[in-house]
Amino acid sequence: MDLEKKKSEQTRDRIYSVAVRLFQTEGYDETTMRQIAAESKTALGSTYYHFKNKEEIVLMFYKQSQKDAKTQCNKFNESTTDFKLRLKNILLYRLESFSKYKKFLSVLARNAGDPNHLLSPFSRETKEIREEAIGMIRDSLATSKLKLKGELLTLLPELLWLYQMSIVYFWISDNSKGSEKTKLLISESLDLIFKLIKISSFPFFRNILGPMFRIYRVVKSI
Amino acid sequence: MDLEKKKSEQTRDRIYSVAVRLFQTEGYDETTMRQIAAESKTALGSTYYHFKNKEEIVLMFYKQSQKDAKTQCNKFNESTTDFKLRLKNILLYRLESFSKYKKFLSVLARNAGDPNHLLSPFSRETKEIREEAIGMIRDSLATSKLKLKGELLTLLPELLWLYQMSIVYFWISDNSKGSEKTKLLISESLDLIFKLIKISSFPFFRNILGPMFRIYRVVKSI
DNA sequence: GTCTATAACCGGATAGAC
DNA sequence: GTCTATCCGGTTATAGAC
Repeated sequence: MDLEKKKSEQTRDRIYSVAVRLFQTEGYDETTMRQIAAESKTALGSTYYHFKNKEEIVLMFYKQSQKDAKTQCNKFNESTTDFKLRLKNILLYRLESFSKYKKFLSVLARNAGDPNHLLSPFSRETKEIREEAIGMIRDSLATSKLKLKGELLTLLPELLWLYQMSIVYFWISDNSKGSEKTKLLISESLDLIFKLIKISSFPFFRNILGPMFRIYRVVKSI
Repeated sequence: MDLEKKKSEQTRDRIYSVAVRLFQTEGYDETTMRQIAAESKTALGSTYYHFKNKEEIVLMFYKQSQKDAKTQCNKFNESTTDFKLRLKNILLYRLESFSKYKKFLSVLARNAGDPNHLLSPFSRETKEIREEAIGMIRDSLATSKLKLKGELLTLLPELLWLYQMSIVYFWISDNSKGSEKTKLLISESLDLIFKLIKISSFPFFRNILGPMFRIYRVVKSI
């Protein structure tokens, strides 16, 4: 039974690697299920036995990415308790590990905005991955030397996850050499974020932060 | 020749009305081109002669909406020079005129985030419509009694267009009765926006607004 | 439970005759 | 401009082998 299971997993993995390679080299739309089946020496029916549909192959890619990110993040966090550095590491590692799959990911980005789409980062199907990613940021913050309290402490991790998604999304369309524009965006925006965090406790800022949180809660409530 | 042209336009209009009706009643995905062809008493090939593809029918819907919005906006602006009221009118009219097509629009929203998609509000194909919509806001601001200067005056219209898109997008997923959540969001966010505009000229705010504008320019540059 | 082979369905899109 | 026939690829169905 264990051997049986292994065999099945091998087939699944074989289909998966072939698919991801083809997605990147040929393009996601251009890669047909028939082609994936052929190149992984599996019958079309078999491919559908292992993956409910084409998109589920991509879901496996997401899961794998998040798993890798977590491992790397934990390791990096041992090196510093500076939250800004930790956050920057999370961003840069994401981009670095995605860089091989840019073509592929740019096609997937088209579904980002639709919470009902399987592959959207806001979908029910990606909820687990999303929560892991947010949790990773939350841990990085909690064990850092940056001490926050109140609503900001609660909401910041998910806001920063949103921020991270925006950076990835920007990067996907960024064709500047060496992704220099993305790097500029990251450094400028990180500076701004930490400046805002710093002044967020100032009294005159409560008049602004309060309404902002209220709006965010309304948005989240749907 | 003129009669010939009219005939063609009639066919096009017939296909269009049938399509939009079906999109709303049956759903966009559920409505097939074959069905549109059949119900408008046109052959499938003919339908494709008038509309390059299914999405181009939707593009016509966008154009029509923006045209209506402009007419209504111009009329409303005669009644007041208060920019906040004018902006609120733009938002509310959009939602009111869209309310009939909510089901249909919710499916379209899935492509919102992909600038390469024909139907995205950020696409090349929708550029003309987008610029009309921004121009409408720009005019409403320029002829209002709110006097701004510098970068804020230049950028505010497109930022508010983005804001408007977010509201529409939120509304699409808002199933609260009477869209009360959207209305709450609008009033809260409008208050915040105008509060921010007011304090934007304060000296301590330049330290924040400057970086924000810089970031926005980087984002726009891709 | 894992896999193959093959045919068929469905709907967007196109070709080409009239 | 209009029509019919056809392609194409995601997906499903079926029947059977190990």
